[in-house]
Amino acid sequence: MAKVDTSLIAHLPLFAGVKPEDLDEILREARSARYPKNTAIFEQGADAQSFFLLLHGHVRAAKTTPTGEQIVVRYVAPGETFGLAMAIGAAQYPATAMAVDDSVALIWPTSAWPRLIERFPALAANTMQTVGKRLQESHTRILEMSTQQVEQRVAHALLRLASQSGKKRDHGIEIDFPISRQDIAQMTGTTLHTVSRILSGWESQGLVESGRQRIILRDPHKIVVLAERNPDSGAA
Amino acid sequence: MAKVDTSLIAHLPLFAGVKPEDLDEILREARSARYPKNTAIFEQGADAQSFFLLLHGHVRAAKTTPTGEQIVVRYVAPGETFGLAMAIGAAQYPATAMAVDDSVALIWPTSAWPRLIERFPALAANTMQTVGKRLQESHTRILEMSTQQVEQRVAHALLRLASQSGKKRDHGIEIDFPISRQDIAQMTGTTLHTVSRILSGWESQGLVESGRQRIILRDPHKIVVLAERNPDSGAA
DNA sequence: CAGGCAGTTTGCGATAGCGCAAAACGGGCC
DNA sequence: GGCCCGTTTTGCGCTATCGCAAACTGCCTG
Repeated sequence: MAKVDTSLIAHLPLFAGVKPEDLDEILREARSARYPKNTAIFEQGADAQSFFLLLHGHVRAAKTTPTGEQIVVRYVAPGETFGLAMAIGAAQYPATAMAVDDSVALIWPTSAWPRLIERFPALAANTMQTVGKRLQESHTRILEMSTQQVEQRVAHALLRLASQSGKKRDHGIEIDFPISRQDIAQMTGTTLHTVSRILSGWESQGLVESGRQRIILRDPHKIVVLAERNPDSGAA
Repeated sequence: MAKVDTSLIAHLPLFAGVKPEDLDEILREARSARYPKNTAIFEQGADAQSFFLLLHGHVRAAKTTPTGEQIVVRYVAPGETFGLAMAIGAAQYPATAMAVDDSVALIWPTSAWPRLIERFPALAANTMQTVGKRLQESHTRILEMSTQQVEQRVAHALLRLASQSGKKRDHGIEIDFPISRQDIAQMTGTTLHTVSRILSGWESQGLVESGRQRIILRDPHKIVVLAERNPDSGAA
């Protein structure tokens, strides 16, 4: 059994509606594993043998085209599940998962899923909610890519990262894991060059402070304004 | 009870694993309704009071930005469910559904869902698969929007429409419901002008034949080639 | 049968963002 | 402490695509 204090994870969305005393039984089926920074957890196209609950660290889920281009599907924060391929009826993982920081996850074998949801229907319901939320986020992302220009999309992406994985600093919010310009480009459908130019511009206006794989939002409010500004209602 | 022959819908994905004799009980909770062409079935933001199974016709699900721009989330074909907001834990519909052709749908009240899935767990499992598939499709769409240029995206969109709702014609495949250039633009993240130019070009090459809200793929194979061609490996 | 209208086509700039290339930078490793 | 490599910055031309405007067309309506 995984050596994890049940009290620390009982409140997670995945376990909503599960009796605390049942949690043990669920965790008994899991093991935990450590993934050092920059190691792959699973590869796109590989058989989905496990599903995961991230305990510590951060995981990047990315999808690759036949020609090698990548997009970042999402960043997984602690407390979130990932690798749910089997729950949605996929035999293979549709994306690659990589630890972007030293990470720890609970791992259940795919084969345990049918038994678990039969015994604890709340798990199925919670997972449905999670998948549904991700679907809506995807649609929002498509909407943004269709209607906004790059600067706005980058602003939205940073704000989301900040609210999901932001760490309060003296002045502003720092994104709590290493993230490159390239990564942000792959989240917003642009190129690292364009992201670099945008961040440079923001930096000179004091909106952000950034460096090697590191971004601090110095003035989140102004970034919100940027994110929402209608392109042609720009400053005089 | 809805006057629908159970034998006609028993094979639908939604009912996979449901005993034919149970189908009656499920249908007893539903009513059916007719939606004339161009009528709204529900509006984005409205309380999700029902969920739907399309029997005949075609339905367009679209999302609108605060500034009024729209994207087409998907076209619903007969046999597919839509308006599943409640299944994924959303109290309001995240998009607007409109009949693009005279349509008929089965309608269940949202309130029936918990009882139905308790009594027929296969419904929940099937819906999970459906939602999961849509999530993957969304990710594919994001990938395309990020990595392909407009012409390729339009090619992919038409091929998908053709395989989902294509009707065989003497020469080629006709998309079986009225769809405008604007609609295609909203599916691919471009403008109706650009779509019009692209289709004009294809028409002069004999790849498609099209008119007012009507598109026939005359040479699907060549369109597949266009869809997959790497932009810089273009013809000499 | 004549309008009228929604949908479509097309021309013509304007430009946001790309792509290439090269230089600067910063950190970690030996 | 110095070197090496991955990341970032920036210049510069290029072009795919947009945006506006105007003309056109086929349908449906009265």
